[in-house]
Formats: sequence, C-alpha cells, structure tokens
Amino acid sequence: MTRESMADILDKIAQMLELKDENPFKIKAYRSGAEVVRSYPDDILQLAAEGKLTGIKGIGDALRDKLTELATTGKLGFYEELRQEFPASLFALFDIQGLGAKKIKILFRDCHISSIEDLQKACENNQISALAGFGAKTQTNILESIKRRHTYAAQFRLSTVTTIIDEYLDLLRDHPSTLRVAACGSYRRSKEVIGDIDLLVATSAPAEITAYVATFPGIDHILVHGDTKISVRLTNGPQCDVRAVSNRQFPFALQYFTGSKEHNVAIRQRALQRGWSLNEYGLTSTNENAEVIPEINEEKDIYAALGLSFIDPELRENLGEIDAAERNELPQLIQQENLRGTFHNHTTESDGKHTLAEMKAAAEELGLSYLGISDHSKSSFQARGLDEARLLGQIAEIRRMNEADDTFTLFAGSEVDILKDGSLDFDDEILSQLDYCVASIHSSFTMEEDTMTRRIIRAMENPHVTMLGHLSGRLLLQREAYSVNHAKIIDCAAETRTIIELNCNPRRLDMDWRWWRRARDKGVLCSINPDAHNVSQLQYLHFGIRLARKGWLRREDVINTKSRENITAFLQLPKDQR
DNA sequence: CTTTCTCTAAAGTGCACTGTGGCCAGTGC
Repeated sequence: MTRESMADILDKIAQMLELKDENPFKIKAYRSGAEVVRSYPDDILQLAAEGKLTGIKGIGDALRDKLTELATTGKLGFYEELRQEFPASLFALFDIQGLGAKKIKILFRDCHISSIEDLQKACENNQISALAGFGAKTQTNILESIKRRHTYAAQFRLSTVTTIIDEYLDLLRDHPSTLRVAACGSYRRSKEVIGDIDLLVATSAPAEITAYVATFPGIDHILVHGDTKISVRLTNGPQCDVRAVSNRQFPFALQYFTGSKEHNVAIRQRALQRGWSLNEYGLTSTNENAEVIPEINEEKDIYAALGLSFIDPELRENLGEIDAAERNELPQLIQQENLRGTFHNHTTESDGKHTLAEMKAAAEELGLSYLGISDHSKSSFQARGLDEARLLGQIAEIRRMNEADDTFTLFAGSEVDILKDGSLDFDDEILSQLDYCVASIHSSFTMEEDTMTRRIIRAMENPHVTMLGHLSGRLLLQREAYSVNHAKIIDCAAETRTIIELNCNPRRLDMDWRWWRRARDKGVLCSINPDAHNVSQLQYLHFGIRLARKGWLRREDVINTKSRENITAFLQLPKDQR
C-alpha cells in the first residue's frame, strides 16, 4: 500500500458511488479525502497504520476507519463489495469525453455496455442515437473520442507547456481589445505536473477573443467554442482553455481560476462569514447587514478585503496558507534574482554535453557568480563515471581555472553513487579533497522502504556528504519514486546537517514540494540544482525557484542564495557547524 | 460523508457550453 494507491482507491469509490447515484456530497467527501491523502504533509500511511488519523480536516469518522483498515490489512471490505457490482472494464468509459456517470449508468443498465469495445460496436450499429438523452451528434462524438482516446496524455511536465503558454499570452496581448492577460490554474500554482492550460483575458470584446484564439497556431482541434470561453486541444497534447472576462471581473476570475479548488472553497467560506458571496465575477452581499464591500482592482484587493495578506499562487493548496495569511505570518518566498550560483552539474567528463569551460561561461552569462561541478562517480559506468585518477585531474583543472579568474568560482564536487549498502563510491581520503559532494542513488532501486531509508541515512552520516541528490529518484509521468521514508530522511538531514537537493530538472523536481515546509521547519537547508547535462539546462533553475516557492522556502533556506564569499566559507566549515 | 458562530440538524460553488427535446439535463471545470 502506498499513499498514491490509497488515494486512488478513494477516487475509485467516488466513481462507483456516482454510478449508483449516491448523495453527491458523499461522493465529494471521498474525492476530497483522496486529495487530503495525496497532499498531507506527513507520513499519512504510518499515521493510518497506527490508528492516529484524528483531527485531519476532510477525514471524518467514516474515512478514518476505512483508511485505517487499508493501512493495516492492505484491503478494504467496503471497496471490495462495491467492486463486485461493476465490471472492471466499465471504468474506461469515464475517459470518453462527454460521458459522465449519468450516461454511463444508462449505457450499462439499459444496453449492457460494459467496455469501450461494447460501446464502439453499439455506436457503429447505430444503437446509441436512439437512447433517451442521446442523439445522433452524441453518437458521433463518442466514436470520435474512442478513436482519439490514446492520443493524448492527461498530464504534462511544466517544461512541456511553458513555451506555448508564453506564445499564447503574447498573441492575446496583441489583440486590440485586450486589457490584461494571465495564465492561471495549476501552471500558476507551479504544480510539478500540469493538467490543462488555463488562460484568462480581460477584454472589451470577449466573443472576438474566442474567435481569435480559434485561429492560433498549434491547435489540433477545437473542443468547445462559446462567446466567453474556448477550449482547444493542442498538437503537442495539452488542452488549453481560454476565458474572456471584463476588466472589472478580471481579478475575481484570476483568483478563481488559479485555484486550487480546496483553497477557493476555504476562501469563499471566509467571504460568506462576512455576508459576501465570492465567485469568478465578483463579490456580492448576501444580506442587508453585510459589511460594505471595498473596491477591488487587483487580486490582492480580494485577499485584503477578507482580512488576509496576499497569498502567493504557489501556496494556494489549502495547506495552512490561509491561517498564516490571517496572522500575517506568510513566508517571504525566495525569488529568481536571489540566486547566486548552483551545484550539481555535469560536463563532458561524464555524461554531459559541454565542457567545464563552456558550462562556466554559460553560468556567467546567466548572471551567476559560482558553479559547482559534480560529474558521476566510477560505479555509474553507463554515464562514464570518473574514477579516482580522473576526478583528481578534474579537481586540479578547476583549481587552475579559479586561479586565473577572481570574479567567478568553480567548486569541485562529485555526484558520488550511494552503493547498495549505503557506502560511497569514493573513500574519505578522496572525498576530503572535494569542495562539496552530492550523494545520489543510481542503482538497486527496488528495495524495501526500510532498507532503502537506512541505505540513504548511512550515506548522509558521512561527514563529507554535503548534500543528498534527487531524494526519491522519481521521473515524473515516467518512473515511480523508489520506496523511501521522507520523514526519517528529513530528520536525519536535520541531525547530520546534510543539505537536501531540490533537483529542478523538470523530469524530477525532487525532493517533492510537499515535504519542504517540514524540512525547513526542522532547519534543513535546500540547494536548488538543475542537474544540468548541457548549457541550456542551467535554465532549469527557474523551475527550481517555482518549486522552492511552492515548498514555502525563503531566501535564507536555500544555500545558493549565499554570496560567493559566504558560500566559500560555508563549505569550508565542518558539516556539524554549518 | 464532513463540518459547524443553528452542533442528535442543515448545508455543502456555481456557471458556460452542448445536445436533446420541447423552455432542460449532463458534463466539465
């Protein structure tokens, strides 16, 4: 049982309750329970196993008991019974656009359709258009959607959508009726993966804008097109929704479409307490005794009206940001311009595409004043990892380059493999000659959680290990994280003064943002590292800043905000004095 | 099913768009 599989079961239950036409709020409770499980900032699996799921918002008596049963026995009777009622193949129908629980129920009950294949046959035999609530157009749309269903993924990495978002925002700004534009949704909140792209336009001519968007490049087909909203499927996969509102409505729509849903629900409740109703178009009084509504021109005015300091979009996950805003205790989040340098980068010496000199020049070009090099160690032979002799040669080369330049510092490091037993790929004699060392796992991914956690802890206990590389080993949308106990690793990092890396390669974004606040509160420092294998990947730092902000990190929590002088002194200190 | 300044009772976001069927319901966000 993992956190994710536990959440998936709750979502699956919600889907089945929907098919049974259950109380919509019960269904919602399971969905929101799944969300709580996914984002709870502690080891919720262990809490459940120990029967300690009390006082968690969104988890009441019923969900608490079910999660406890799941965590202790690995099974859930309620879920197993529910599953008997529907064939497993039925759930694929939810992926068909335009089909929801109501229609799927009709198909299953009245036509005994229980799979995509059944549905396709029925459409081809013209049986669907005759059903009540269906028609010829619906039948055609279902067939189209069945044929297209494997073409598009449901989620995308941040790096997949950044370029097209910038391009579309520019095009929207070009329209003469445009007053303001913004990207909203999970992109603005800097989630590690994005569902769809939400763009917002303040305009005096909404219908003109939606018609204009229909002509944009990179559109595969149009999903819906109305006077104030258009949804298109882009050729590189994501769906893009553009909404056109008036300039007066813009701040409300921006707040609303940025989400998260959970954050917005809490914000709306706050408005209701003041006698106001908040939606995407404005703030209105619900009764005559309500407080007077102040003038709203910007998003921050909405938060101010509700007695809150401005909540940065990255924090809007309903994970305590509203309480903190009320007490005026939100962190001053790190910004891109605070970065002075970075660690964990590769060169042609191992599996990088550019030389030491080229990487240095690129870092200077970006305005950085220091760069850490950490090529792979000898066990990563697939990546041409360096042995002791080559590493010593690289250290000497870095020292020579530093002597010839007093405006920029290269730090000699290594991304040293953590071997199966937790020992390191180089001995202490070699490690002590480095300026710093990143310890990472590149082999034996499938270990029991306890064994893996002990393996990493043993590496962190080494006084030469400056920081831990990509903690979970996940590759977003591609490879699962290995089993590792984040909470224990964070505790160990705090004790041993080991820095944890925020690997900001958009395929990794590891350690996950959900753990950073906890780490920060225990005094663990972060290093934002691009894991660059060529010069252009140094730009990944900008994803790192976004995810660090999402993890509530401030300038002082991140070592690469230190000046060149300070970081040099810092790295020379013994680990336990850092 | 969960939460709550009505606490063994009630409330819980609300709208655009589409297609169908007759002035609405389902879907999706």
